[in-house]
Amino acid sequence: MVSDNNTRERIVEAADKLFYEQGFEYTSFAHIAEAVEISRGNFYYHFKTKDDILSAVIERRLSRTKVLLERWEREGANPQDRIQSFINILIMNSAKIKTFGCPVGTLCSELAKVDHPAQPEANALFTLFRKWLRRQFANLGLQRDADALAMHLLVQSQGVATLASAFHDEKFIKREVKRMRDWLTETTQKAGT
Amino acid sequence: MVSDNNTRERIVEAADKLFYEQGFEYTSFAHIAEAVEISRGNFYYHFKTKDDILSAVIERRLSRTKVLLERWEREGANPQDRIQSFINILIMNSAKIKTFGCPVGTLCSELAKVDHPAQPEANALFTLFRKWLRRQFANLGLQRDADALAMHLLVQSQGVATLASAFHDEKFIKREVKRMRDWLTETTQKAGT
DNA sequence: GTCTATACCTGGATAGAC
DNA sequence: GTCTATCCAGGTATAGAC
Repeated sequence: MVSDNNTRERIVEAADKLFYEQGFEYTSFAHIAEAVEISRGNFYYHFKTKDDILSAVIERRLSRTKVLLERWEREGANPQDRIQSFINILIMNSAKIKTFGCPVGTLCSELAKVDHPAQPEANALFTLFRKWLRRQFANLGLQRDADALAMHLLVQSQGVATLASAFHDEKFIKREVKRMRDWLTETTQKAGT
Repeated sequence: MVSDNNTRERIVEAADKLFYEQGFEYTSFAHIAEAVEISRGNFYYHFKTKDDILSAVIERRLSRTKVLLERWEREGANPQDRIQSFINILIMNSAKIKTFGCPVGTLCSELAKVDHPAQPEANALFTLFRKWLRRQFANLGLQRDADALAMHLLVQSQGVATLASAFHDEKFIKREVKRMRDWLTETTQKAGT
């Protein structure tokens, strides 16, 4: 059949979803094979090891994140607006977050525990958001604290995701997001002087 | 031999450590057996299944946490002081946190993903802190927001732990803890009026 | 490129000697 | 109580037919 590496993409897509929803360790080839509806053997034509799939999954997430950040950059009227877009993902994805947590945070946590070689690749996901947020805060006139502010927002979103998934509580996300928005408005006003 | 269920305790202790440092899924009986220096077979005299060990580990953590909270209650001069004790664990345990994350948060995350039956038991750890913090805020005269403030502190600590372990950055913990302390002072002052 | 068959290992768990 | 021996399911990975 004319494969045009479509299967490869389908494998990565399914693995992405399963690694998020079940964790990397827990997810087996059998799980992925079933989702893609291919045999376990076929797998190894596309990937040599499970770690190779992980790398491909992270690659995929990185490139998709870049696209997302570029969209926010284009569509936001100003830095404050753009930072709002970031905060909003907690609401947009609240259903999945309350069940599985944050895809970035939970992956990095899992990899940190087993000291997995793919840690730097996964952390690059955080760095993507960090740098993007930092630039937004800098454009707001807050150059000096830009990085600390960016990290602070990441802290909030990670904490919210962790607790929301522990308690399986979506309303809690809403409440904490409101607090984050207030914090942003406050921070922006200080910058306006 | 006069076993006086010492071995059982040693198993739970070793499992506690390994579940924290490697994750529950990843940790095998072989790992624990090696740490305790007993044979794999002996295990099943003390525990029927791996999930039973998990339950015992959570029990252990719950009772130790209670002791800790009681100590903070006794030793703190006032509610603000006691809440400070909570914030301080991030500093006290920063070395472990930067490597393995928060023992409570990472366990709950892992169990949430696989929808493990022990989730409620593990979440009770969060609830222990939540209720204790809530009482402190209430005693500060902030009855109305006490729960939200307690959750907000949990959010901070979870976020800090997640990012610290992703970036393996201890200094970052120090910076965010300072921010938390400032927040607490600010919040306390508002209550003082 | 995809399949089936299979090798090999490690996981959790059991039986029974001591 | 602790051990050794062993079972069986499931994991990753390979070989080779189609």
